[in-house]
This record gives sequence, C-alpha cells and structure tokens, in this order.
Amino acid sequence: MRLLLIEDEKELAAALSVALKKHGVVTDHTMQLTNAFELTLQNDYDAILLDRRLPDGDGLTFIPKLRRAGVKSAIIILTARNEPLERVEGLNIGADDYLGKPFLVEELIARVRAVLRRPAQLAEPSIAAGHMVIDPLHLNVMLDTAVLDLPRRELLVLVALAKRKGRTVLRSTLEAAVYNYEEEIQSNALDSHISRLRKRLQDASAGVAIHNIRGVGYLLKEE
Amino acid sequence: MRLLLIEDEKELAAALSVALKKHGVVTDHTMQLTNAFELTLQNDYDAILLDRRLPDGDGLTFIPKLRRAGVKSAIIILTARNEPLERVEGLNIGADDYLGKPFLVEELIARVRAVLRRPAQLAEPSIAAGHMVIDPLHLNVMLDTAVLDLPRRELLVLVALAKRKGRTVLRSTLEAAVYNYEEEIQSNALDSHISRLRKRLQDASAGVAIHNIRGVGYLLKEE
DNA sequence: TAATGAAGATTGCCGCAGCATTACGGAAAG
DNA sequence: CTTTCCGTAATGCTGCGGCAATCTTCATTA
Repeated sequence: MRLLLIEDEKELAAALSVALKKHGVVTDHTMQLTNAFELTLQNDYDAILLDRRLPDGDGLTFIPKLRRAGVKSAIIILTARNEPLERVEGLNIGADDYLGKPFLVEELIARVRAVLRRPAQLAEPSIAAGHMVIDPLHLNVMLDTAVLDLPRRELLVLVALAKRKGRTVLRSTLEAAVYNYEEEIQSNALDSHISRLRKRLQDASAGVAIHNIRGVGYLLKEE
Repeated sequence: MRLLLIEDEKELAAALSVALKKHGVVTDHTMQLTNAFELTLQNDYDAILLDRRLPDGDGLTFIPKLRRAGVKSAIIILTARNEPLERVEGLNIGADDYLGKPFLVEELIARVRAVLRRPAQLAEPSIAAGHMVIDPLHLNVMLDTAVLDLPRRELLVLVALAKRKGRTVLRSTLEAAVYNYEEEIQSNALDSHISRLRKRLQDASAGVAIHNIRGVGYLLKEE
C-alpha cells in the first residue's frame, strides 16, 4: 500500500511515516499542494492523506482539482478542526473520510483499509439523460442549465430509471426505490407517479420517454 | 437510496427516518438482529446503519454473519462508544464506517454518500447468447445496444433457455420457469410461447435458434 | 418405403390482467 | 390559509396469453 501524505508539520509527518512503515505502508511526503499535484499525477496512490491547513492554500480546495484531473485515489482529510459541520463540508466536496487530530495511527490504518475496500468509482456519478443531467447522489435534476423541480416520489422514480436508462427496470425495483416495507401500497400509486412524471417530462421537453414493458417493468429511453 | 436502520431506540429511529426521508432516502427500520438478518436477505440495501448495543446481541458480531451470507451492502456503525480503539475494532471487523453519537443527520448522509461511491452491483451474471446479452436478474435482454422487448412469458422462457444454452432443458423445467404452482396448465401454452419466441428472435436476427429434442425438451443454440 | 400415431408447430380467437389517465380528498408543506 | 403532493379508486384501453383446431415433423413398425 502506498500513500501520499500532505502535511506541513514536519514532526507529525515523520512520526506518521515511521508508524505507517511498521504496518507495511509506503508513504510519500510533501508539504505543498503544488508539489502534491504533480506527485499524484506521476504515481497511483492508494490513498491521499490531506491536511486541511497548508502554507499554500486550503486542502479542501485541492480535492476538486484532483478529481477533475481524474485522480481516483481515496482521500482522507486530517485536521484539527473536527466539528461536525466541518466534517460534512469535507465529505461533500469529495473526500472519502475525515479524521480529526489527535488520532491513533491504528485508527488511521483502519480507516485507510476501510476506504480501500470500496472500489473507487468516483468517476461519473452524474447521469446524462436526454437534455437532463441527473445527480443520483444529491437527487438533483438539471434540465439544460435550470434545475428541474420534481416532487419527491416522482424524483425517486426518475432516478431509479435513469440509473438503468436504456434497460428495463423491474416494477418491483421501482417500488423498492420509492417505498419502504412499512408503506404498503394497495393501489396503483406507482402508476400514478409514472403518469405524472411522464407529463412533466413531456411538458419540459426533457428529451426522454418512459416506455412500459408489459408484465415486466419500465424503461427510460432517450429520443 | 435505500437503507436499513437497526436501532432499538424508537425515538431516535423515528427521527432519523424522518430526517433521511427529507434527503430522499427510503429507510426500513427494525429493532432486532434476527429480524434484520431476514430483511437484508430479502432486500438489497445500499447501506445498513447498525447500532452496536442491541437487545439481542452486540451489533459487531452481526457483521461477519452478514458478510458470510453474501450481503454486500455498506455497513455504518452507530454507537455511543466513540473511543478510538472501539472504532478501530469496528472498522477492522468489516464495517465501512463508524459514527459516534450524537451526530448531525447531514453528516450521516454525507458519510453514506461517501461510502456508496462504489459500483452498484458486484454480482453481474449476464449471459451472452448470439447477438444478445441477457440479464436474468433484471429480466433484461439487450440486442446489440437496444432492448429487445419481449412479453413476460416469452422472456421467462428465453432466460431459462439461456441459462443453460447449448444444453437441453427439460420441458418440465421450462414449465416450472414460467408457471408457478398455482397456475396449472391444461394446454400447449408452452408450445405457443416457444413458437412466438422463435418468430421474434428470427425477426430480430438475434443470432440464436431454439431446437427441439423430441420427447425431452428444448435447446438454445447459437448460430 | 410407406403407413401410422405421437409429439411438436403454428395460428386465430377473445377474456381479462395489466397499464394509462384523471378526479377527488386528505395530508403535509410553506 | 393556500398550495402542492400523493394515495386511492373509477374508467377506459391494449395486447398478452390460454385455449383449441389444424397442420407438420419425426420415430417406429412391417
């Protein structure tokens, strides 16, 4: 396992490197973001440990830059700021984990391993469908440049269809995407949502159509 | 997004469900591990939120059981114990993340999203047959890049044949694949389906042919 | 090789399951 | 209080699919 440590406190960095080494981890160390950027492009790190407060900028702003450059490595933020709101900010910007100082090296290792267990698939969470761009993570639908505002249930249906656009989605899959097991459905509620969603998509000229596969499910098709 | 919440504090669970709902997350809730196990097998949850201290056991011991059963869902542990060493223990046993109470719902959402940046399905048993790619799980048949729209019963016949392509499939096996116990058959309905399916496959130039083994069954052969 | 019966193939019929749409009203949101 | 959401049910429509009649193919016999 190979890590890049971006940290300006020399003593902490050195101690971490030694500790990580004992766990069989190879660690590269740099103190500047500019230098870090080149290193990430040249090497394929399993994970990047990123201090937030750095001499040449905020570590947070570095994350989008990396992601845009196609860097798939897991990113774990190290910081003294460990307020919940700060952590939310870091995770939402694309970090994989957030670790507040002080921490045990064992915990860092454990978190790195946990992060590495999940295949990095940060590439393209957004789905293009017709004239829409759908962000399934944040449940956001953009139509051209404007936000398409959809009711919650219709939105869930659309996202479920978009995730498998061009392929059939089982009726049961759609139901599971919209309802939990407590909310039993005794009627054609799903059909209602489909119908209303169809109307909305057509009125908005979204460039997609929902087809039915009788007895099987539905299918989102671009037109 | 669909979660399973395993939590014995009713009020917390209810509050979480409501909060998650506002983020477009469908949440199932149970208070017991035994019940939870069945739910995970029946549903394909994106993530499982697991309380550590539960009436019928320690949540931690539940994790290996799930993994052994082939459950791939992300697991996030919720707990009042937030000591570093405890967290290490949880992560090492196979959890994807660890969240100490109290926490902000926004942080939970953010962590779930971070954990979910992984390929949607780890199991992909698609079958190639002729020019088709058949997804037996989603009952989806792609012919080149377009969906091949088949009626339900013909689709079931095709999937059953494709699962054993190149080998003979007993007539009784096909009947079992298309009809359940309640639907008893009093005619040559299966023959009808075979006939119609053959026509559709030929019209679509699917690159396969269904042969009959007299007195035994049928056989899907690529050509 | 021809006769014969059984198994399979094909096709029209049409009942009804499954789907689409919409109005209504309660509930929830703002 | 107003507006939107959404579950329910009523209504109409479409085509799947079970049935049966008819034709075709195959295996077995003399």
